[in-house]
Amino acid sequence: MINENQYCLARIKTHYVKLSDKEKTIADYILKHPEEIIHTSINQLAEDLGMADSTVFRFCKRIGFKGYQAMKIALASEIVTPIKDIHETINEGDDVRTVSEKVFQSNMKALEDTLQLLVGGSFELAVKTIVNAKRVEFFGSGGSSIIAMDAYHKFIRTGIPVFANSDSHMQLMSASQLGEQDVAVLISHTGTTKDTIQVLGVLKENNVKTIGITNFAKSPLSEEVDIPLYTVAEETDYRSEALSSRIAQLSILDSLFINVMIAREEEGHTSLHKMRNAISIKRM
Amino acid sequence: MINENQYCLARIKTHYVKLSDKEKTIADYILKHPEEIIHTSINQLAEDLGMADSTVFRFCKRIGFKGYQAMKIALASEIVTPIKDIHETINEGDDVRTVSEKVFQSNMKALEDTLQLLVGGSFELAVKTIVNAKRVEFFGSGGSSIIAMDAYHKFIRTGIPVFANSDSHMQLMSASQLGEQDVAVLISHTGTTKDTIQVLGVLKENNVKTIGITNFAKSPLSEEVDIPLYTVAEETDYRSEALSSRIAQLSILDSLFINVMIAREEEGHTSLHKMRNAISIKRM
DNA sequence: TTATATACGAAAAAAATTTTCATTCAAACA
DNA sequence: TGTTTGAATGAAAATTTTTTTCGTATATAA
Repeated sequence: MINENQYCLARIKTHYVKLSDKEKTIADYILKHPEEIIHTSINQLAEDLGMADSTVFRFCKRIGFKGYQAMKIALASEIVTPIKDIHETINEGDDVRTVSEKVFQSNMKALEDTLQLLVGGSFELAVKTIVNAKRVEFFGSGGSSIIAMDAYHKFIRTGIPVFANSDSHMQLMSASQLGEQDVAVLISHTGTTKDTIQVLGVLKENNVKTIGITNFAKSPLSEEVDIPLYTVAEETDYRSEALSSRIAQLSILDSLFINVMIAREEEGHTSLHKMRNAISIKRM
Repeated sequence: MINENQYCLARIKTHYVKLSDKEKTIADYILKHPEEIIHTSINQLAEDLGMADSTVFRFCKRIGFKGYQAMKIALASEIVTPIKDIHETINEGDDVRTVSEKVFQSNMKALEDTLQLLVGGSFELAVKTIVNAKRVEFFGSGGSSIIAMDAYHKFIRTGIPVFANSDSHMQLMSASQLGEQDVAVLISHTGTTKDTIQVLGVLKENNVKTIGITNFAKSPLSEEVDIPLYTVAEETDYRSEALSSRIAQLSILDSLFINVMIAREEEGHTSLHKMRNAISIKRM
């Protein structure tokens, strides 16, 4: 009726507050077992939940579908295991093409999962914190120093004073110069890199606001940082999670960058025109 | 009956030869307009095709579904436009969450598209070339030098002598030292970066084998390099293609790396055990 | 307290799906 | 050639599922 399109789960969440008790029961069930609904009739579902078919039907209408069928179809479109077979390990007989597909899919999966976690987390706070920073500095060691340098290249265009250095001694020195109004972004896949943890220590002494990007929630970095952000990358045989994790880190930083740009425009720091120009530059 | 799972379209194709005329008509129709079926009843479909419901029903059974419903659901799961609305531009009213989603989706799309192009192209040759190289060097300038450094970090673990330097003078010097048996990988998003083109000139003089990674087929870099590889990233308002392009570059290099590792194992350079260890290392 | 609205289920109605059965047609066979 | 067999198909019946209608209960506001 109102609308035919996708996004069943999102729609349920949106309408959740407006639902009656019984309807909330239905909503909970669907959110919990969306895959099952797909192969269940309205009778069955109503019976399982101990209510009348019509109650379920009204629920479908309420969240904006033409009926139960329409909801089922939308759900089916939505559920489909996001990117399939991705997690498959690379096997010995695989040809170049197959290996490439698996590598790419693994990277895509990392992005998908990371995004999922990002939107629920403290990402928004991270954006605000950076927008209000007097100065932002990126820290990373080893492979992560490359990500830090990349972030520097991006953020230099926000107009916020930014800095990054791949030398660990310089990093320590630089960290000791930061203050309360500054923000440090620390990148470490494992969250245990000694050099970076050491930098974190200096930063905390100086009350610098800290944002961490890591793959592991239970790590020194993510536990001690003010705002932890997480990548989600899984390891498989013949494929280090570290590879995908870099893609996810990069994307988090992309996202931070664009959001900061937009936020700054809204605060009137820059005109829309200049902003677009800055973002859309071809060469980075 | 036989099976409940996905892959409706594939299944239709598989069974195609065994189908009767009427059934072929149905198959053709579904393959042509899968999205429509989703919102069509079996009656409707039968009528549209000028046949009986039961014929359509039997078709569903024949290709392995429990019935029409089941087929519809499978189709719905399958159709869902791979990653949707991705290309949507970022709008002024978008909140942090929406912007983040768009950024990530844009990156995922870049990977998807890049992979598509990769498998048809000269990627396999690139892998072979690197495997047989005496020495591999990565070149990039500006933002791309970061990608080159990243590649260096990865490939150092292949055991092949690799090198990368972000200073353009050093790059020129280094390029002049390479010879016929060496391979140079040049990275430039636009394919027009002056420094990198200059390096390419030196390399060609020395008959060094060259692999280029760029977003544009009509660019000095991709036209003059021995083996061009392409990223696919589209620009939108408020979102430079350069951002996504880096993710794609990184993934191409990931893929090259893993493939090279595997190829070398097959050539007996390293044991499977050592190889896995090398790839699976947590910290990069 | 009464009126009104909302939530819900029961049952009826409608629609869609699935099954059954009869017919046609063509190939196989006597 | 006539008959049999079996696959393909459609018509109609049976069944299941979905949707609508309507009545009751409960809560809320006047």
